[in-house]
Amino acid sequence: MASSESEAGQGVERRNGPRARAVGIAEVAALAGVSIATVSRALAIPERVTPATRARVLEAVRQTGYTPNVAARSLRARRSMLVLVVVPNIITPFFAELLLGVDQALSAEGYGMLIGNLHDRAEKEQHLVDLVFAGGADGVVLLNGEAPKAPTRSLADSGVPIVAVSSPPPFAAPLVLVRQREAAAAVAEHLLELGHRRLGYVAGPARNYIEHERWVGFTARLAAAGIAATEVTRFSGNFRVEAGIAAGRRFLALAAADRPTAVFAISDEMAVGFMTTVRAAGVRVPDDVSVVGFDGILMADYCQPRLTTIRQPREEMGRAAAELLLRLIAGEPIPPEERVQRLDGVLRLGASSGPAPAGGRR
Amino acid sequence: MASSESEAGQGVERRNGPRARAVGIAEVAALAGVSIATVSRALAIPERVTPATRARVLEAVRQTGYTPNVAARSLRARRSMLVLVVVPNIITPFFAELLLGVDQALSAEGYGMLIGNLHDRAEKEQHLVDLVFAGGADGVVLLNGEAPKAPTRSLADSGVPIVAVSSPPPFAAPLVLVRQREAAAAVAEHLLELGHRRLGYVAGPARNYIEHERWVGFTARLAAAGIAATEVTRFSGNFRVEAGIAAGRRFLALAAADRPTAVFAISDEMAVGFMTTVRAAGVRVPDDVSVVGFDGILMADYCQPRLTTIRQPREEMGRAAAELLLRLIAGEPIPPEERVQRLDGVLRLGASSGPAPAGGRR
DNA sequence: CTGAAAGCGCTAACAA
DNA sequence: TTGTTAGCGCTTTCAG
Repeated sequence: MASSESEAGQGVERRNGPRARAVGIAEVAALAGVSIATVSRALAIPERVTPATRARVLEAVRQTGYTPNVAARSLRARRSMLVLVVVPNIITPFFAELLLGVDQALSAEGYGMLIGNLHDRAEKEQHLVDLVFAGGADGVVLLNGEAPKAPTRSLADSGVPIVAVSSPPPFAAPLVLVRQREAAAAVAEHLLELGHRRLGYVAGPARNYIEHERWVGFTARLAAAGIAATEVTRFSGNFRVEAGIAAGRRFLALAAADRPTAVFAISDEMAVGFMTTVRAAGVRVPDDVSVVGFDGILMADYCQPRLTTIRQPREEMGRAAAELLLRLIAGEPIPPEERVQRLDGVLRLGASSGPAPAGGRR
Repeated sequence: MASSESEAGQGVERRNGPRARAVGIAEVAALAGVSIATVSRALAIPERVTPATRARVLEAVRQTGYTPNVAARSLRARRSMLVLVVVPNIITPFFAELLLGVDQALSAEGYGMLIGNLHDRAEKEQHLVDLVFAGGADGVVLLNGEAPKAPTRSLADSGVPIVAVSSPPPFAAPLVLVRQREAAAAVAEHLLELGHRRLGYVAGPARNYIEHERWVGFTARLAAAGIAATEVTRFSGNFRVEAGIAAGRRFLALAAADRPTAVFAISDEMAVGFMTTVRAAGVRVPDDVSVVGFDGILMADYCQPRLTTIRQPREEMGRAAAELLLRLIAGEPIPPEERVQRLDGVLRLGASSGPAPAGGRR
């Protein structure tokens, strides 16, 4: 096969500096024999020009390949038609579908999606805040409520609409969230029904809103069944696979009699890491220990055994947030009851959870 | 716990229309007692103003919270400081790390990352092309070589630098790619060493560049061992999990004696789908059939058994592409030999591949 | 070293 | 309906 090398030679080497000259509105106007204002109108408010004029303009546009310059338009109209989406960490599988939902809603309205990845803190965050203050985005979506910080000012003061997803940011903002407590309670319910009484919990980062909500929901339901939160074996974590693996190791280090018979990991990644680790050491899932995750990511369906988890409606969350944001951008007042939108997570049974082992009750 | 409802009330309802007034350069100039030109210079070319002036300006900037407006700057400078990254499908796990690499390189140079998701063709693609022609991006990264199409014009004619990743787009462009053939040959090599002679292949879409390269590399190595391409059992596919599942079903439908003893799925997602499906039917992996994937996504590490696969250096690919693009944007001439950059995929042994079963040789 | 002034390309008054 | 004109906020000659 011919090497693809040959396909890679650009015919023309690009010259220094800015773009090749683009056709401007003046060129179109000249060709159509009208003023530039008419061209602008023919394009923006077609009903305000004669059909004949419009036709001439459109034809000229077609011939010249004219596309209105976005910078000029933004400057004039004072809006960028861009939305900044702040992601705590772009490589977490959980966020991809969220972005899909956001993207769908945005592009349906002609908005572009700018990604702000918080991966490496400090200057990056400052930069994102500056961008917004500079008019670089008409609105902001904060995933998992993570708001970029700048030493001197808050995003909230930019005057740009902000919508948060999953957890409240450090300032007031409309919110799309999942009923975390109810979902976590459903996990507890499920495990209790299976007869588990000795439970484990792989946590999220300390002081994390989501972590807190799930813990509260989980333990509240357990309490109702007479199991105190202090009886739950807590493994620290941070949502990532590695944390699940570490939790698995700590589980294995426990005397068999002290091991929980069921473990709720508050992210699928951790659940899978946990499960993989303990299984590798010969612990059977779910016979020896049941495992339940949270999120419903793709991997949950294809690990062994298939993970019991809470499915969060990610695409819908993203879409809801973006739609809310677009209304805000349009200046539409949002009634108070719509400022917080709640969606449900649903328990999806897999094969990783099963009845408590015979000796499971203490 | 108090409901988070209370956190969601924006203190002030946003007014209709454009943003709240932002501080402009004039305000800073007035406060500093200099002309706007001086403010501009103090910020852009600090060494061309007196230290004293600079200090006064900076102080005024600090006090006012001034941030130069990006639209005005773009208009004047004729560059947007934005790069458009075109993704065939944002929810494919494979792309996340690629985006991470791209993002790192871009933000290191102060560029923003605009995501163009091709998910739902037609108008969307047109829109992306228009955006670029409108000066909305200073460069474009095409992941998997997927170029958005517009009925009348090609991205390539926009005059904006373009770099493709993984496969060549329909026009000439600098390219970052992985040595697909060598990697696929390494898979063949690995399976041959294990004694497999009856092989299966879960393909990508017809006429797909990557599919083609992997097939060629795979079968070339087999041919060298005396196995004709026609002897390989081919399952159609499209990179997605579902295709792997379908392939698994077709595998199961084969008489045991006709089943390949090893299957190479050209994506991890398909490999996992395949593996999950055949295992569910009692086929042992790798005892009855070895499975090898391609990509090295997170899921490959946590499925059962751990997948043997080719790890593509995704983050590096993304970074390399973005860096190449930035050089192009800067007007730097790229020597011909750098217009195609090749990286290596590396075979990562898992537990999904093993010796051919005793009766495996024909 | 600093200021005045001319636009970048477009839209939106305001006139005609 | 269409044209003229004044900026949007900034950078950058060109003078001073």
